[in-house]
Amino acid sequence: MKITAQEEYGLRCVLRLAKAESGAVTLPEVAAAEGLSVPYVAKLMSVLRNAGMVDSVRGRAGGYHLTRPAEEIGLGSLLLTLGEPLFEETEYCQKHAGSEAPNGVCKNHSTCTLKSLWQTLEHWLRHTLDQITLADLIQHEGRLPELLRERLAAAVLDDEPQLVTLTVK
Amino acid sequence: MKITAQEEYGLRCVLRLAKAESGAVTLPEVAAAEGLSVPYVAKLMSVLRNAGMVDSVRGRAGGYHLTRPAEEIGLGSLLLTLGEPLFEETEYCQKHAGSEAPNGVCKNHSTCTLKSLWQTLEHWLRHTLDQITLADLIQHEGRLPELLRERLAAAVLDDEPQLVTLTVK
DNA sequence: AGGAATGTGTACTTTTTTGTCAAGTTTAGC
DNA sequence: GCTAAACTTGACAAAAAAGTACACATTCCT
Repeated sequence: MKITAQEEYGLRCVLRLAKAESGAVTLPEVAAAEGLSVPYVAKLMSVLRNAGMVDSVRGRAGGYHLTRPAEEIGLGSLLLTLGEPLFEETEYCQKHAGSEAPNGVCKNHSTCTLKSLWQTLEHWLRHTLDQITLADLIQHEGRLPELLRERLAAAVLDDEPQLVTLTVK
Repeated sequence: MKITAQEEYGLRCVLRLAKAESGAVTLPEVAAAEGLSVPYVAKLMSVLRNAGMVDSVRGRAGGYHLTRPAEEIGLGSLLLTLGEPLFEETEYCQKHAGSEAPNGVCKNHSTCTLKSLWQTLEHWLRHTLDQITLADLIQHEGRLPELLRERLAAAVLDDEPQLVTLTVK
């Protein structure tokens, strides 16, 4: 449960695009700014491009730019496209059945308690991270911890309005 | 950013110990129950033992047991001992300095915005997960999602009492 | 046209993580 | 004491992730 290299560096590359208000940013520019190799940045951009997060322009005056404004890109979705979900939904019960569930029987079975845990955690984590946008990371550089706490707290309210009531003083 | 095999299986093994109210559980018992090989369970237990989460008794009537009651073992701490933190605090700025910080200069530098993000996220994630104990996982098997939401919401209150006020209806 | 600067895509090498193997140590029971 | 059942440890093999290499395609500029 750690941030993978692809998530970390991918996010950094996207932030470079977000900082360049308009106009395309080239692979060499991003690579130089982040201290990464050009081919590696190309690989990261390929992932982001296939996910529809960035667009590219080929040719001499080419480069990359975001497909949406930085204000609309939440960290939860972005990190999910760069990495993987907390656990693989498919095949989960087959793989972890254990001796008590030899036939792949799983529903409501005690062995699969953890599936509920991971599902809930996954949903909650992505939803909460989506409260923070790329624009936030750029604008509030100095006061990130404070901003984060506010947004995290707000996510609880947003997610379960009928269950809890939250008041920010 | 996904649950590692060691975290998943380690947690499952610990749950087996927690379910066996008193008395030791042997490696073969855990391995059979979870469908894992005995040597692999031994490796996982070794990690847990070195972290002080479980104790072992050698010899013919030996086995493993928890060092603390299941009610006192939070998921955040447990998963942290089984896996790794979200990011490595040490060497972080050296590795990710990029071209704008060639001399290792980092404090308050824009390139290190992400460090604040990961730190805050790490603290918040572990703290929140610690609201859920091993005993919770065993007792509330069927209604885990509801329990989780309550605990997650409560964590916000607990973490920042002066910032937010939370009311559970 | 042609060359230089750019992105695209596949295959490969290196590193890290997973999981196994095998030899050794401890202890209860006979 | 001896054996069987248990834990301990370090080295090893397999799989996945990270990062590189290289040949190729596209476009601008002259």
